[in-house]
Amino acid sequence: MTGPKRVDATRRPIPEATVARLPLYLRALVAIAEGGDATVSSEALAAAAGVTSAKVRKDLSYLGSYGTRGVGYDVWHLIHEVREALGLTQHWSIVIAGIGNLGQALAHYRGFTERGFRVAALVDTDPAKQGMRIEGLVVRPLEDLPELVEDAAIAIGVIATPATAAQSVAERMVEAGLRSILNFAPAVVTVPEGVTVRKVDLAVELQILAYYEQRGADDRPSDVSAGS
Amino acid sequence: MTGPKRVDATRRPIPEATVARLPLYLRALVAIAEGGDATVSSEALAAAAGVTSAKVRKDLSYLGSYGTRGVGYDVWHLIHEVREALGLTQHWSIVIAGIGNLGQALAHYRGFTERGFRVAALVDTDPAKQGMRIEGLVVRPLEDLPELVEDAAIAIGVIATPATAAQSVAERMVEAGLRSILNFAPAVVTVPEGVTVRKVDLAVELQILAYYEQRGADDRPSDVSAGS
DNA sequence: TGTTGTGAAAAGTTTCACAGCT
DNA sequence: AGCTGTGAAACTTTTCACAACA
Repeated sequence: MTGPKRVDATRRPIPEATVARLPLYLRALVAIAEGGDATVSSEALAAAAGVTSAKVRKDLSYLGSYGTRGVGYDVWHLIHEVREALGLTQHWSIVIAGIGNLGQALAHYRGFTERGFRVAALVDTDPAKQGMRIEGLVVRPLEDLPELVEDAAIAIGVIATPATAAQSVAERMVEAGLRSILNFAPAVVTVPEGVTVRKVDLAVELQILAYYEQRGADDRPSDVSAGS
Repeated sequence: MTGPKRVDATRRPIPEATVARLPLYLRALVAIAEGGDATVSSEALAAAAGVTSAKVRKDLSYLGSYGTRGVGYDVWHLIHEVREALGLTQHWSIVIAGIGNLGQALAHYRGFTERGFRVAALVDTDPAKQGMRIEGLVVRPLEDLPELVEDAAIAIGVIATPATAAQSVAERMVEAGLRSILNFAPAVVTVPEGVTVRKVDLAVELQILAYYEQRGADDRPSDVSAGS
């Protein structure tokens, strides 16, 4: 089969809204751990993650009861639990399709590596791009995808192509055995049951901001994040 | 004051979830218009935008009643209404702070221009970056922000710095008069009332995908988009 | 006839507030 | 005394289903 083994598919599911916040808690917890604190209250974690303390407590309760009343949460233990819940105890390999501006920036992005993802392959249909070396990786033709996925145990595909290519690239990814896709192309991609697509459209983010900018300060929600 | 005039702050507010989808409808509508169709049903628009038809109808009803029963929506009229609701009848100028990998990719990104945003300035604290020319723009020191915002009527700031710099850059942006910020840095930024921050953390998106990948096909929501 | 627009029901999410435990 | 964990209430969002109407 494809990619690393899937573990722990037995826990009861965590609400989507909570799943989308767990990475924020993880980021905050790592910063807190680096600051040297051994325990943290829901209040302090909430401040560090940019949410409310009630949310933190409710969200963490879905993982189990890992806090101590009167004291707070053990930072390292909680980091472990959150990483486990998110499936980050293993490292994941990703392939980036479309080595234009954005694809190249993603290939160079240190943040992925720092947080446990390995950019294991780069593909592009354009022969002019093929053979390019980025961060020690050679850009390969899209046709090589099945082989690359197999050899590097890749589990996640990232689409950074123009909109017109997105659907066909997604289909190739699914054929190659990928079940999780992050789509940066400004296009809807349709995939079979059992495949998860998450989409990020940079211009859409600006358009949403434009709405609140245009409306002025009236009903402005001060934090309009990206989630679910 | 700062940036283009704010118009139409008088309409009743549109639900956040709807605001986050309007750009998707706009994208789909433009594609449909290019395909030559003059009218579109909620069903067809839903398919093109990757949502359900009930959502389309409910969402569009917040803008007013622009459809014709038995027929559908006039594509061009609807494009106009959606653009107006989002405040996209005017063009918006943006400044990108942090000209590393991601900042450079964003500066080159054609998608912004195509959808009505103008990258009007680039800033970085690093003297080695200052003076660089990208797409005809010279990278300026962060200190020049107030002047740049004023001169180019910039309304939106984009943070593409490392996490450590994000908060201080956000503060400079607010001081310079910006009220809308898109934050790509993996850090929480705190801003005063009346300022809107929207955050996109690329590694967080992968972490969310990792959760669903790890869980396997059980409760996998096939579309887990980024929104609100 | 075909499709919108929308009340009403259902589902999901957030907030409240406090009992329960350390 | 302090902070978690959680039912219950409030709110938001989605879905349903159908009357209204071109």
